[in-house]
Amino acid sequence: MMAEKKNKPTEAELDILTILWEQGPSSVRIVNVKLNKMRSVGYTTTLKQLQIMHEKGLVSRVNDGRTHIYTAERGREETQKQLLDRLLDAAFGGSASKLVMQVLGNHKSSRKELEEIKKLIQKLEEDHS
Amino acid sequence: MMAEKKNKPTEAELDILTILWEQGPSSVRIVNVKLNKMRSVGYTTTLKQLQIMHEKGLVSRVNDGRTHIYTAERGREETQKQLLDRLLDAAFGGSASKLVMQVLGNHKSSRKELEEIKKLIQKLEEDHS
DNA sequence: TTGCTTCTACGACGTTTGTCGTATATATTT
DNA sequence: AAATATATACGACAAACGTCGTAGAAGCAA
Repeated sequence: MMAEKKNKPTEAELDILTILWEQGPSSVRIVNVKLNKMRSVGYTTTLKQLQIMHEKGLVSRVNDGRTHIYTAERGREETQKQLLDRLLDAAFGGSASKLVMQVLGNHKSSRKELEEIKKLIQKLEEDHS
Repeated sequence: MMAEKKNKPTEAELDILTILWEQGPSSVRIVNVKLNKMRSVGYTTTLKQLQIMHEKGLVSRVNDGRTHIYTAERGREETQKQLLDRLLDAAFGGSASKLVMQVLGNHKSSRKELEEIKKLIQKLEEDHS
């Protein structure tokens, strides 16, 4: 049984993953409470969601008494990369710079952040040589 | 008038929009042929897809004889922005710079593109003052 | 005219997503 | 012990998605 590969999280799953990334391993109860701070959703919905995510391999779980503690199986950055690549391809025809220009142009970034980005570009240009 | 909605195109719809952006106004036939260069899909599927997109307001259409000619209702940039904003929020916690660093780090960009980005940052920093 | 081709319209169907309700087992409280 | 609270499991369901098949009108070809 080959399995676990290109699991792309859905919208709702991404919300849950975000909570797990930020809170660390959590029970259904915890996740549901946090989730309800952004949108209204029943307990069993969150439970089912986590169960399915477990089947998909998006999260792992261990028992703490009769309670399950869930943990995100893949790191945030890995997931970001996956989603970003997808969008880059689907909407930007693969042009990373176009994407970057868009996001930089439309969103405020602090001077410090801009400085960081410049530094990265500098480094990329050096490697380029 | 609030006639416009927040219709976000689905994956399949995005493929079609991309074709319309690149080819300009096209018939179902044209779209279907182009579409089949990236994935196999039946004519009526494309037709139905376009019909639904028309209902959603994603595309407009005019008659050319008995053939419908479809046109993307929203520009590519606008759509890119919408999708990017969504991802930025959902996966990057709203941090544009994190997103930029990710995409720059993971994808090759030409020196010219990097130069362009630097120029944009320069401009942003000036406006910042 | 008869038939083949090319359109649009539209219904149907299998999946995926997101949502709950209910059943049931196990703790906790009174 | 009885009542209450909390967990998981699981079935159901509506809406969205993506896919086609079929029907029927309109144009073209023999």
